[in-house]
Amino acid sequence: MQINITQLRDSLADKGLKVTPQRMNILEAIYSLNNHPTAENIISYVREKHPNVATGTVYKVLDTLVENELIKKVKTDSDTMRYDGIMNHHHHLYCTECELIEDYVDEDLDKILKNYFKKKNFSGFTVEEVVLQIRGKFDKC
Amino acid sequence: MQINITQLRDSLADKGLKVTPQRMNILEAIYSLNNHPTAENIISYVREKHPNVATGTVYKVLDTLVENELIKKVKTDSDTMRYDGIMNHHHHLYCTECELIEDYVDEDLDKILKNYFKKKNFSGFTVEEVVLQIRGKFDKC
DNA sequence: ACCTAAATGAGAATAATTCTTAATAAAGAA
DNA sequence: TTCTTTATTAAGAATTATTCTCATTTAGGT
Repeated sequence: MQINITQLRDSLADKGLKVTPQRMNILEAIYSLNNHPTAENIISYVREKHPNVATGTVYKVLDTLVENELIKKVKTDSDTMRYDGIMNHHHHLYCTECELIEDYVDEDLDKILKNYFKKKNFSGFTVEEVVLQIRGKFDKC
Repeated sequence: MQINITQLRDSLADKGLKVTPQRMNILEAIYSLNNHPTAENIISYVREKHPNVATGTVYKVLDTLVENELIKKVKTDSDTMRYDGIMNHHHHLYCTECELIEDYVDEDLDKILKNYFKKKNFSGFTVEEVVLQIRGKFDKC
């Protein structure tokens, strides 16, 4: 990731959030850990350098970051929540064999979907966002 | 739901599963409770008539039913798993205001997506199923 | 009716997350 | 810079959803 300290700091400040070391570390962890880390993954990473960060703090900070649209939550079939630092609209590839979740960006597809739903015009429901869960198998699995 | 006892019994037997009252009750609960009940919802429903069904049994039966493709798990953004008795391929409308998840069946859309992904031909990944999470707002909310 | 493997009940155990409270620290004001 | 206010954090207890263990029961074939 080519995110630097100043950018992290600004992304917090721009949302009117206090810039604390914990928040900085957690943001950095999410950008450094590739592929949708769990809270657990993030806690381990942060504790390598800052062993006394409390579990509750990490969860609280993650919630705050999600609320302020600095990161996203990703739900999986298992029971643990995972987090995603990429805020551009994207879909997810779920492998049925392994735990890997890969991001999938496809603007053409998004255009097609947007058109489709515009034409469709649900009665009683306004579409805001469409995210695809693409299930399948990586060849290597 | 227009599912009768005999149909429930057969759906279990066809999969080679023993037909137990617990399994029958749980299946019936899922079909009767509209809109993607949680395990909790199912437990309450079943216990109205059969107060001594164990929590663990319900979870075990739900797993068995999912494994045998008699029901599906539905992922939500919150931390509780929900279940779905409709096995035809379908998508979900998620309301950002309320807890309701509505099924959405659209064969035209499925055709479009199928074609799109056939042409696209990911390298290194074989698509098996595409499910849309359609987020938005019901007008009534 | 009998046998055997599979299913269940009861409740303890675990895992992930949330809550509580006192102590600490960030950011603006003086 | 120092002070003040208020949000944030550490620590660990509490909660919630789910899984596990094991003794007992039961479905379904014989």
